Amino acid sequence: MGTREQIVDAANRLFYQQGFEPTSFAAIAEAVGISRGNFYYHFKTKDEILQAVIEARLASTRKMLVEWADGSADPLDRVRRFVEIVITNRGDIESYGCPVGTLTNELAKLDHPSRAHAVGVFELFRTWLREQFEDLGFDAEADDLAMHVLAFSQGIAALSNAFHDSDFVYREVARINTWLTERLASHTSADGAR
Amino acid sequence: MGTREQIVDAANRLFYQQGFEPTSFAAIAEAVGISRGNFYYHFKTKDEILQAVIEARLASTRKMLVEWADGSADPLDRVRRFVEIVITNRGDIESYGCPVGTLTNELAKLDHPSRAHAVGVFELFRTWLREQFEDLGFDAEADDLAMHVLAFSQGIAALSNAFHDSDFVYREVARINTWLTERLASHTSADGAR
DNA sequence: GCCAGGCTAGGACGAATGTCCTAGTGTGCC
DNA sequence: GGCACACTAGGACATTCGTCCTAGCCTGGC
Repeated sequence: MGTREQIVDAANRLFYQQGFEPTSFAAIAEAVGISRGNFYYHFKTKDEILQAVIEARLASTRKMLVEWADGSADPLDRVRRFVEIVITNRGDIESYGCPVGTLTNELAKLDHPSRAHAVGVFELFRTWLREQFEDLGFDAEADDLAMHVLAFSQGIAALSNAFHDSDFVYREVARINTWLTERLASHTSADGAR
Repeated sequence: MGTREQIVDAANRLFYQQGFEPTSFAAIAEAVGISRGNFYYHFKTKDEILQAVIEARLASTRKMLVEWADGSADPLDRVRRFVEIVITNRGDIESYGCPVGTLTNELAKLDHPSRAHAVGVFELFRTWLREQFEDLGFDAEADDLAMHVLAFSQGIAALSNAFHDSDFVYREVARINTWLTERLASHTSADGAR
């Protein structure tokens, strides 16, 4: 892995664990094991690193969503796969929260130009989830449902991070899965009644 | 209002709008209109201000919850009163997110000693909500429901902040209100069936 | 074998940070 | 009137920040 990739990788991790603002050039350089001078050769400003990190997150998210789509033919299973990330990543979420939500909020508070760029990760999830609901037969409602599932995950992340409670995460996942089943059942029955 | 109160007030606002770490002593002093030297007379360290701000938030939250409790005799109305804050404060939430969630997460990332103190505000809401559900006849489930409502508000705040979408907030509030009604109806009917 | 150029190291720069000190002002009590 | 003390102003301090410069290394092409 080249130096540039190592820098982006370390910055990605540190931005998540410590936040963007509190993470210094020196901290990233030290994490990679290079000098600050070398650092400057690859990235001229801190904002450049941020953009590269966001770009990397966009790319890895796109890749993940494609894999999820390939992993199951059932759109409902795909949505459930998304829901599960709060369980899969519960350790990190308890320690640092959701990588997407916490970064976008920090950039919002900093009034940072790259805020909109960071929101792009949310948009990927939103669009992907909407497509799943569309595949399940929803039209105008699909985006609303996508946003609800997204909001669910953000709520879990925030409280899991605050209370360090894994049981709560499992309970809420069970709740949303029940909701998904019911929601789909009422939709298909309404569809059949047409 | 004394100087100390003005400092806490300005710090409270700036910590919310800019975050704790990026807000400097100088910025707070300038907002109040005093010198940094004067500042030091009232607060020796930045952590002291943070503690005072958290203390102020705890106090104002307690006061608000008592007022809500006094404002309505119906526990369900009280819960709805809580749910409404995402509408009442939607402007600030769109710009800066939830004051409680964003601070606790920032302190978590900073591994700050006051993190647990800040979580206290969440605990106030959680306890208060649990009591409302207990008044509605729930026992062991009351805390779970309280956490769900809390998670709902956090999810809304995160996405409202990311997408700047007021309509989404209204839709989700309608959704949770429907859920509350149904949840209560199924509970009382089950209760009557005992 | 050597030379060009991608890459690296280490330090310098001004600005800003949290912290601290000291001199001074005002007001209330004797 | 004078003294004590709560309060204020302004600057000094070391450190760290993002940024930038320059000197050197190392490898590939001729």
